[in-house]
Amino acid sequence: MDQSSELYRLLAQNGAFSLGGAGGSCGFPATQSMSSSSSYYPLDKSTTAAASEAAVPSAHDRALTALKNHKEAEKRRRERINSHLDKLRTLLPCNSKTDKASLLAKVVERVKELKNETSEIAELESFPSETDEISVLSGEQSEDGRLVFKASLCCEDRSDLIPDLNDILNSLQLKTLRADIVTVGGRIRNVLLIAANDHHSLESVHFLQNALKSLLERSNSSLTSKRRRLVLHHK
Amino acid sequence: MDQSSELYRLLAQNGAFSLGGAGGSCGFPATQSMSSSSSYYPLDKSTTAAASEAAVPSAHDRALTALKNHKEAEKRRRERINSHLDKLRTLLPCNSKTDKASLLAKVVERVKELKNETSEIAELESFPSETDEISVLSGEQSEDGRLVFKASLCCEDRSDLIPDLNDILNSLQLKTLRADIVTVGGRIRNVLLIAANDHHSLESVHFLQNALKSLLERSNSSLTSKRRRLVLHHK
DNA sequence: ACGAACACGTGATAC
DNA sequence: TGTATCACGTGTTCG
Repeated sequence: MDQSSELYRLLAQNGAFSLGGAGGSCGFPATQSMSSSSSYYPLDKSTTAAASEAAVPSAHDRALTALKNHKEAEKRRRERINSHLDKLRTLLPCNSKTDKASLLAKVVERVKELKNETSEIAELESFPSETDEISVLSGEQSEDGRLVFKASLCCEDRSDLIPDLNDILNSLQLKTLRADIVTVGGRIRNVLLIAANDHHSLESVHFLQNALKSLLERSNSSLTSKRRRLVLHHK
Repeated sequence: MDQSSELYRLLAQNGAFSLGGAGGSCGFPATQSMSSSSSYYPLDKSTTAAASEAAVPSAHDRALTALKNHKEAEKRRRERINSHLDKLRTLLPCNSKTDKASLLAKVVERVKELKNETSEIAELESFPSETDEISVLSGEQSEDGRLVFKASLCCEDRSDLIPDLNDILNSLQLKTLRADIVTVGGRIRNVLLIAANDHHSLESVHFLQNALKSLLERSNSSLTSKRRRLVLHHK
């Protein structure tokens, strides 16, 4: 407690470190400091710099170096943190003069986006399965007030599948926020991010599920009509 | 400069703020403070608290409130930054005891990932164009020492396209880090993230481009052989 | 002058 | 013990 401040004054006297101003003019009046320090350390030997050739380090010297190490370590820590912040500044759409706080706010937003998209990325990285699959996950997150959920359909590909799917969604007044469509080797998987409006209940989810099921059964009866251009709401 | 320290001692005397310890025991000996302060402020009126009913604020009081505001503002700033850091702690795979520096290091990694994936996401959100297209972007970023670049192929879909593409990449000893495949209405677009090994020059990029071109021409001659299962290196 | 943002040195604390 | 981190108050600079 008192020891550090005592050392602080000692350091100022030695001029070993820059602390804004030098010595007594920096705001810490060193008056009476020596007398009080002698009361703190009765076994005082070398208050006047030289301790006779690196002999037993006095309590003053040990604490002095400790304080010095502490100071430098703290500086290193600050530099480490700030270097990371600088890296983030280069990675994000912002100049090098943005605040730490605002920068971190933007970082939070970015990472949130990432959290949403990585799950979708993971789905995209796997190819459509060989087995027919339907899944309608009633959305846990109700963003912006309205219900948002995710529907997935994996089946044999056909050119009219997407238009039919679109018709279903339109008839249910469901809006497609995102559509990730992956087809390979004749198989197709659609992962749809769907938004319901206000007068939609959970019943609509079951409606959609049944509609998808019938769509999947219809998909096995091969009626290859002429290709139509896809029209999907895009966000 | 000197004024603040002077105020510091004044505050300590008033006991208005907690500063570790109270008064003279906190490391700043208040000896002789009043005498020196009077020399700093000759127009001193109200060193003893009450300044006669909110009258003209003395220089002491004004600087005192300034210091108080400063202190509180700095605290708010710290809290703002730390709250953002806490948010990041919840968003990232780490407990609430991870260092600021390590946390920020992880954040940097995450945001780097995001930077790579968002561009690909943007490509995925648009559907394959009606016109045939080839693009081989020689990678600007050489991460991990080896060259990484992006190839895109958009053409009419056919079941053997992907295996043929894979054969080309294998013959050129190119490794596919990522393959984003989108097909809709008979059109297909492949966006490939490709890694070259050490003994690859920029010549390989032109090789690949020519190979893709021939692949695209071959695609128009409709030879629908039996469907083969896709085998692509996945990261 | 005034607030906002920064780096710094320090005391406290955990391992 | 020494060696990390953290919060705090302060001095300083910039709009």
